[in-house]
Amino acid sequence: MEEILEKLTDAQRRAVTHIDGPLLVLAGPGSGKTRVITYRVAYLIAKGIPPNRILAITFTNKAAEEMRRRLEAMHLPRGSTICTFHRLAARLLREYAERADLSKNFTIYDEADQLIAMRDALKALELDSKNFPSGKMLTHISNYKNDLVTPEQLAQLPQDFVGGKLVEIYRAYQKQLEKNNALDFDDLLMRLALLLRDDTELRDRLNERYQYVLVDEYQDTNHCQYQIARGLTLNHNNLCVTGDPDQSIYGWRGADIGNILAFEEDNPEAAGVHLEENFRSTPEVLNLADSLIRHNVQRKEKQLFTSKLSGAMPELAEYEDERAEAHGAAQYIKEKRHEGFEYRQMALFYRVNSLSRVLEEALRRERIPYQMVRGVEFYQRREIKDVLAYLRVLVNPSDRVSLKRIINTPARGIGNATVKRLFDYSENAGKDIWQVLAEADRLETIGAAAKTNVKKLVQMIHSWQVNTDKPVVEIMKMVYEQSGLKAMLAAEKSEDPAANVQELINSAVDYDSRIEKPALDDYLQQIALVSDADAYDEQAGAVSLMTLHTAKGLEFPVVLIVGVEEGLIPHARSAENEKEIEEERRLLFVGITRAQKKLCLSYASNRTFRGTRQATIRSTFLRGLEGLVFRREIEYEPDHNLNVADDLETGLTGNEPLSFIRGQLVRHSKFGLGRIQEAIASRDHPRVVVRFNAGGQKTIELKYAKLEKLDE
DNA sequence: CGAGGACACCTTTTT
DNA sequence: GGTGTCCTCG
Ligand SMILES: Nc1ncnc2c1ncn2[C@@H]1O[C@H](COP(=O)(O)OP(=O)(O)OP(=O)(O)O)[C@@H](O)[C@H]1O
Repeated sequence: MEEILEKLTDAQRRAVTHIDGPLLVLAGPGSGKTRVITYRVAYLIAKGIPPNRILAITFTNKAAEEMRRRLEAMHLPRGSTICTFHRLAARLLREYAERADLSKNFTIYDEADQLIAMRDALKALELDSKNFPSGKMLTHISNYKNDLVTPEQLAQLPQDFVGGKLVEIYRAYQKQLEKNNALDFDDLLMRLALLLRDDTELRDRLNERYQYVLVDEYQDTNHCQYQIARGLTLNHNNLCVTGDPDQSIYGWRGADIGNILAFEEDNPEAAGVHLEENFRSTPEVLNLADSLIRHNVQRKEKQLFTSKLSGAMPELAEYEDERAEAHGAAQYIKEKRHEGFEYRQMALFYRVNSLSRVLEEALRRERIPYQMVRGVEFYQRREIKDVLAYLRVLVNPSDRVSLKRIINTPARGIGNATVKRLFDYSENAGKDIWQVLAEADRLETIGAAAKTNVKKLVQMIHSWQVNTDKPVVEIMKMVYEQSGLKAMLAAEKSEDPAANVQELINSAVDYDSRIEKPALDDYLQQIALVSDADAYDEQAGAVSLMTLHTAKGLEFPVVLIVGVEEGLIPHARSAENEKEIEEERRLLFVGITRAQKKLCLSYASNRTFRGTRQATIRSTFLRGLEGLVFRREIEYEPDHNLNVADDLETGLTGNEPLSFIRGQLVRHSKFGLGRIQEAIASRDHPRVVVRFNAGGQKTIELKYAKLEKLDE
């Protein structure tokens, strides 16, 4: 117990030792909020509270894992529930499926599945996907769900034409999910919140089970999540939340700083603790961060000091374009490596994922090891989704989205026309799709070959279904091999897909050994809820690349933030109003405050975006930043106007690009006079970028276009 | 039936 | 640069 409290400041200790009643910890970055949550759990256990009566909610699975690891290091008994809101919801909804009016084997739909379900819903309503784009519809519905608005409630509200349609779409979409025995991410939260609201007996029981509830990163909870936290603690009010309003970056998915106000209103007796010492960053980094966040009008000022020693000034670097920026980032990393930092201590952040590509290329070129912190991406790959779709069908035969995916993957002679006929028939006759498949023999519209193929598939699936209580790996391997997927991937040109499936199989081995009661349905639900940050491996010995959003909660001695430009941060699509811009500013704030020692921001004067190169403007956020110094002259390669494309592995054989130097006056047959901006040597596509006098900048393929060099 | 090509459309951030 | 959709051809 002493040991626990020893490592805390007075303020932290006050928060940790506060046992009963609501507690609100509001504090700036690096002040130890997460530590308070972890130590508070430890303290409660040390005080004799049974571990399984404690529930701690984290923002990512990775954070949960980390917290569990720390508690274990303190040699405390295990058994506390530490997970994300989504994981908790999935678990409780499974446990209390009947009361929630669900079947236990529900599938959790990811974004791609949701899109398909939405398209099906729109088709059923005979709505044109042009006027009602699926993605946008899903965003609206997601917002409603996060606010706990059901289709019925929505219908009560006065609606214009589009609004009225939205009610219908919301209903139809839910009907699709229901038919598939599926829940989307928001459903998980909403169903649990509603269950806690309506089923008072269960609520009491869960209040009993979770005597103490703690929520980290509270500033990014949405209404629905708050209702869950509140519902779980209604009887005892032992709810402790920590957060930083300046780090709220998920407003776009319903997170509401208003929840902090709600917490105070709902718990007027709540104790409040402020933590004012930052244990992470140098004063230089903190000053910079403060000079940025000060510009937000809608905010309460907070004190934050550090006793860390003064360090290097944060730097700002300007580059000609994104390639130069990526190269500069690689140089910066090498420089820090020389100064003695390890690769794993460095991170590169960007606003949008698309910026990572050029960075990866540069790092590869410089042989710098890196890891992409993007856990979800893996599970979105075609070959992975294929394998998982088979497993999903085994667990939840109603999942037609998955069934449609696998019915002819690999191709087994059940073509699109057949599939459509089968599903249409099931729809129109009101018969279960499996019944239709079983009776396909008798359907006149189905070709003879297709009939046998359907029969074979159904038999195969049945043969697997009796085996679903085996370890997950075994089922996975069996399905992968017997379905023909393995053969299909083996025949492909690229070996990556097969290797990816192998990785999936390995992760299943890991799952089977890690979990007490491994089960296929549980495995699938776990996988559906991975977060991007989960891919972060602190031991990897590699530089970490991730979005600013993913960086939340992490810390690195060396941090680089690239693309600090108008349109990127603040993002063009988040610049509608001051509120959005303030969130963008917070996002940059989060990025900056991840840095412990060294920080470098950069921007490129030109950036190629969807194929066209455009001049950029540096971010307005850079204005009024204090204590940022220009990075000293960037060492360009001697031939800095020569970029090397990927396909060029050996020496330069192409004659053309090299003969063009920057600033050379040229004439193009169609676009007229212009000047070379950049020359790109490449085996297959030697090209130059020309800024034409008539306006505009174009990339000219030297293979196809004749450029005439002119003397001045 | 199915493979492959042409074309449009969208890519901000994520559980 | 990816993906869904429509078309053609074998
Ligand atoms: N009392 C303390 N003594 C020494 N180090 C501490 C103390 N409290 C926190 N730290 C360290 O400070 C760093 C930041 O702590 P933590 O991640 O808990 O802060 P946070 O407030 O959750 O940060 P953020 O909100 O920026 O994610 C961690 O490395 C942590 O170990």
